[in-house]
Amino acid sequence: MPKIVDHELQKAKVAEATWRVIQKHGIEQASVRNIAEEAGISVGSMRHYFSTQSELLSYSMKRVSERVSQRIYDTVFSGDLMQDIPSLLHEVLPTDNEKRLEMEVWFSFVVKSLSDESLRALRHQVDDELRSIFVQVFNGLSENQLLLPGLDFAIEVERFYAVLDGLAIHAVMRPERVTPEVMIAVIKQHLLSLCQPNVPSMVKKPESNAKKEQPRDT
Amino acid sequence: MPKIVDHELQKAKVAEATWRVIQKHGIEQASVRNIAEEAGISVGSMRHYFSTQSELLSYSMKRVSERVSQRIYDTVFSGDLMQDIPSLLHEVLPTDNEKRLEMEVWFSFVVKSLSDESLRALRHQVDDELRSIFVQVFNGLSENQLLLPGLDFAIEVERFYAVLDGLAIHAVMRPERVTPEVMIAVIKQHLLSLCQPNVPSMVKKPESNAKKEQPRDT
DNA sequence: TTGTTTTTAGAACATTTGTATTAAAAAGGA
DNA sequence: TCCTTTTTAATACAAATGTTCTAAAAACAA
Repeated sequence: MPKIVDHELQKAKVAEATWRVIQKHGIEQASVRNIAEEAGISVGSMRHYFSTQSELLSYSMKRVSERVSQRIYDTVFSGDLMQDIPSLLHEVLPTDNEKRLEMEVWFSFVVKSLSDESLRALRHQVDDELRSIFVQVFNGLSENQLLLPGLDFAIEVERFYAVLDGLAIHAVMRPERVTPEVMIAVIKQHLLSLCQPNVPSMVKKPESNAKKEQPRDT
Repeated sequence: MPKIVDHELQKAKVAEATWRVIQKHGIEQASVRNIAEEAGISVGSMRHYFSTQSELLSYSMKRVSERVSQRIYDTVFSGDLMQDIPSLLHEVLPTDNEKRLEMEVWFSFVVKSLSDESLRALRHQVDDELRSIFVQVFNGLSENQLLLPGLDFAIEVERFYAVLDGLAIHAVMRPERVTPEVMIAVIKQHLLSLCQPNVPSMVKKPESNAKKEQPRDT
């Protein structure tokens, strides 16, 4: 009998409109009216999907985190850690416009979560998930006996994680300087610096011209 | 003839009230009324020092950056780079409550600057200054022949700078995990990893009990 | 004390905010 | 076609916003 509308689809549409408003005008301008206008619907209509503004913002933040999680999940692995770790982190870092938009919006939510209790839990959860990646990274490196001896795992996890988020912030703030190439180079250099020399899958000093790895022709 | 009031002192008082409002309730709540109330003056009075809200926020942001600059300037150096570099970064990182308050406020301004043109220049300036510290760090390490050979300066500057800001973010977000001790340990480990082994002023594996360096009595 | 100027306080303004309410429009089953 | 329910749109309202304006208060010089 009733008009059938895909609720989840509408909510997603509104969430993405929220992202655009935040990116263009800041989270201070993320009012229900501005978001409704950006989404192309009326405020009364939007209220059928989000009964309060707080709900709307929480959902929009959650959608950002889900997009990141999805990207991590979709990453395909080769089995070679020295290649897979940069690939994975490439998916988390703002290495293209879409991911940079997400990152800008994410930082807006993160800062807001410092004074907004309703956003704090999600921030902590994402933080924990991201950090656990590095725990797994070191477990993997350790199991494959790639790591330099004598490293303090707890400290190294924090250090690698700090490199990631520091790069992310700098890429958002200074995209012209911290390009995708710079980010990947930093990640690879950091990874290399943690490992024993002469790891087979990674050449320590590649010649600057040829880019192809393992140039063994048949 | 007139009532004499120290303008700069009043402006500073208002700026600090702005910080407190931002830290307690978020930058969205940094309205002229809320700030005036926090500063203990009326909005009409505040208007004698800041004719617009934009001016007020710009000034408050500038004051934060000046506090950080001052701390950098005040740092006393021993002449031993392996000791001075951590000391310097200790002054930039949120290693106590006062600095953490500043950092939270700074991040609020930084995120706002993404969509507020009037704050962008200052953000870029501070970013340049902070980054230049690491250029100097590598110049210093290089001149003293402490660096490992074959390092790519441009990449290493970005990497060390990323460690700093990543730590700062994580300390603000998770102070219970990223404590001052963790931050300093990460910084020292990063510095050590860049340097040749057996640097005289830093012991690679200090015994866990004795903390005093160079225990030469008399 | 008197006079002059700055500082202060508070009210006033139009605009924007989140939320509530109301009625019209839409869509599918009878 | 008509009926039922959801979805949509528009208005209404109190509260908060940035800014302006006016007059009182304060402080120093005469």
